[in-house]
Amino acid sequence: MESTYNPQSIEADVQKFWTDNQTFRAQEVPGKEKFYCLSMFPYPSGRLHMGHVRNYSLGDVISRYQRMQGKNVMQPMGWDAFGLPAENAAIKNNSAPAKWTYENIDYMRNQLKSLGFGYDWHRELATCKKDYYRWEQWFFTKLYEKGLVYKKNATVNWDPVDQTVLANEQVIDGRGWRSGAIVERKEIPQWFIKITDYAEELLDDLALLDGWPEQVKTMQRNWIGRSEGVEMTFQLADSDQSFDIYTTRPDTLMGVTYVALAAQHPLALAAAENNTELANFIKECKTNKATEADMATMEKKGVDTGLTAIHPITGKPVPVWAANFVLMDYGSGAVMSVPGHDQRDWEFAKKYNLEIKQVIQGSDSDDITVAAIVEKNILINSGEFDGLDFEQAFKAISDKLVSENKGKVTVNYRLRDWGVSRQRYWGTPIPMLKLANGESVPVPEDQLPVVLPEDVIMDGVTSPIKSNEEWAKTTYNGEEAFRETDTFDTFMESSWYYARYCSPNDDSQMLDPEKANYWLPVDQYIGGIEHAILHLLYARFFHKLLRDVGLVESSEPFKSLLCQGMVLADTYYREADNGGQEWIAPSDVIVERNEKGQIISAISKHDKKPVISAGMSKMSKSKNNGIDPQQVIDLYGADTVRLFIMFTSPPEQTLEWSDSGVEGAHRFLKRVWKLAYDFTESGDVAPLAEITLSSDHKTLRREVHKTIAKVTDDIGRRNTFNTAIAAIMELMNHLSKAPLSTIEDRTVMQEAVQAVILMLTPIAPHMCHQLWKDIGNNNHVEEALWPVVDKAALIEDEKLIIVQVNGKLRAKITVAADASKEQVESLGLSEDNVAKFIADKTVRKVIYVPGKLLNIVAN
RNA sequence: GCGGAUGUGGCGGAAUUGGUAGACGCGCCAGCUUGAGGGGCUGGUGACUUAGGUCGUGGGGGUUCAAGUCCCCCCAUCCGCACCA
Repeated sequence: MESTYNPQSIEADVQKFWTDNQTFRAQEVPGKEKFYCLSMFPYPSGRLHMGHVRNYSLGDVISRYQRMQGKNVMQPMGWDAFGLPAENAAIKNNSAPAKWTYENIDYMRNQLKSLGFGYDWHRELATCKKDYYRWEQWFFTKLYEKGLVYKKNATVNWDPVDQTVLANEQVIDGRGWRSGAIVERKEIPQWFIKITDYAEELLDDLALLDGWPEQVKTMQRNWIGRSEGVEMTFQLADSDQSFDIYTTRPDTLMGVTYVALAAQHPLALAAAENNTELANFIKECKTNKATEADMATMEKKGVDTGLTAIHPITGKPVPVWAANFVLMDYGSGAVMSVPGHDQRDWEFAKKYNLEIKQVIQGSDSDDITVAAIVEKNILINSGEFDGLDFEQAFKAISDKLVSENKGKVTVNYRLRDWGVSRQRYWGTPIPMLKLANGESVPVPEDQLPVVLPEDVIMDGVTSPIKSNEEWAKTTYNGEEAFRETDTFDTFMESSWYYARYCSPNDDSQMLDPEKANYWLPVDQYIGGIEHAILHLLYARFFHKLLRDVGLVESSEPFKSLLCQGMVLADTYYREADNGGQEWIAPSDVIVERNEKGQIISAISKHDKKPVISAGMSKMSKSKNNGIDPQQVIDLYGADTVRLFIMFTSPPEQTLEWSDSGVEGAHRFLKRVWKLAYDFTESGDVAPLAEITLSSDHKTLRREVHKTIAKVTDDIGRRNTFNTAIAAIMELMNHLSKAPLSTIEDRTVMQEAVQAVILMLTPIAPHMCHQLWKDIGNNNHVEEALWPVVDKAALIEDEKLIIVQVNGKLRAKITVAADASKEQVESLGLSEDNVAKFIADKTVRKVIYVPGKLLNIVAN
């Protein structure tokens, strides 16, 4: 074998071996345990970034580990290929989104291959191809037939200059990113899918997801937001009109001192016709951004509509206000306000001098003139309901409303139906037709797919399928009809791709149920925490829809979930002449340290002048701190990059890029190579059973098998790859000091070297493929199984006991593994340093944790 | 604002069930090696110290024989908030 590690040539050869042998092609094998490992597919933005490399390294390590457990592993890869950046790039480059997308896919596919990921490339898919999205269109028409699709008006960000709809990220400080015009809220008709019909199941089935992080389940639970409350009707005074509100605190109903309507509420709009102040307020509200965060943090404002509502129980008049924090899209667009017991209502009431009435008892420190009392407690000032607690009041008040036909008890969800319409070009055309009579119908099955033209020119403002009037024209039953020119939210494509991978080339159906049921659910899903709510909720929803159409049998798509953290890098800048910041790439900076290793200065490589360190932040173009994976691969090889990424942080935490850390990872691989090389050069070995081992040999074997046990647990159960690698490094530190002179030395070393190579195979698969061959194995490492712990090798005859006095470490003693508490105690007490600390004290208690610790309590 | 997380040496992190805080790696320090490519090897490295020890896991309090770990309060940073993916 070669005496030095040369990753570049090894990696190219091994990758060719995998391709030639179709090593990672996955097929259904009845009776063999399957393992479907899925990493979130990338948006083909141009080049892989470190976040991708981290995500896919995790997936590949898990896949290869499971393969070594003897499982039938499927690991596919594809492209989340529709989306806004393609349109922007097309405008910038005077090209078409399709061309840009396909070129990016070709480049990035090669990058993935150069990282050595074991994907089954026969299953590759791209969501922008009609072979894929045709089935999404078909499925949508099925959902329409099932009554799960409807159209309603919904708010969008409207750029009045460009006459176009903007995404939230295209609205910067309330203005359109290109035109600079103040963005307005506009209501337009859009398609919705009734995810709320599945709210209860989506919530309940979280209990089935043992393999999901608790935090993600909690976030989904909160997002779905189940609440039990009362829906009631408020009548307007001197009118036959009314409006509904929903509350989870009916116990505070007697404390209602006003009600608030959304600015867009029909009653508010009607009242504005002869109320200029109100009309102006409604106009002003149109320029508010519609996001929940903006809604919650903006200054609460309102205007009296002049209307009066009748309190449903007391019959007394309450003023009706219009308020900017009530959303028409949420619930009924109206809320009852109890300033005494809701902080937001309290602040609003203070600001506009509205009555604040206390109807719930507070504690001694509570003062209604200082803040709302939000805790649940006994009712006061509530007439017939005085003295009731929350539950009793909930029941009494709701019973009364029900009996008078003014309300009902309901379960409500925060979750809203999924608006899937987008006013953009680069997406799946929504398969609906508009007939001459204004009616909407789904595109008939024999006319699917509705194909998105790819050879287009982007003018930067209007979608090409909207500006080309001919595109929409079609016929329905011989009559003229117009196609929908909106496209789907790209979350639609990413909601079912995991299922399509099971039969990616089937052109007769969306999924092949037999194959889908073999592979699904996904055993391990890996992706960014930023998808914890939306993507994962939509995919779970889609899976239930697929089930209810009869395409899959399971109820949940992803059995286990791993959410990896972001990748950060150092950021440096200089004050630019214009007062802004000029960001300097970390690769152009030299850092100087003092003798404690602390950073004392940072200078530019080019002009040797100081730069300012801004700490670690997420790799991004704007901070100029992205590290191109390709450059690192070219320098050290893919195995080093993979090792560094897996070693340097646990998967869920942020990962801080460090050039010297990468060098350290490379150094470790070189040491493994050298150990294997020294072993192959050292001489003969014998079968382990036929030799007699010294106590040093036994100790070394114990280290080897303890490491196998730890690494197996760390990778297989804990997903803590960093500690698994640390354990292998620790073992390597022992092995590189072990002798190779006798046949016994070499026999023990052979077992150790084999174990190290096998344990590193999922992480550094190229190097391990080569080493496995070089140390004399006849099979390929891809066929090898994970090493097995020899329990006999783990047995220890002595244990180290920590001796504490009053919880403080005073001695360490070694005792026989089967020593009794009394023996350990007397040994511990006889230690000089222990005796010293209890000399003038009385021993009150001795605590013994068998095999670990002795704590002597004395005073 | 709401929801979720994180905080441990100079740095990344380890400590899995309440039981030796700092494994492993980086950096730094010292020594050895004519050392051919982003060198190799050996040792040291939390702070303070009267060299016995004492202190030390974002801050403050508590429970316990024993707390990084459990409980309460506070601070800072990060992620998500429905049209970025």
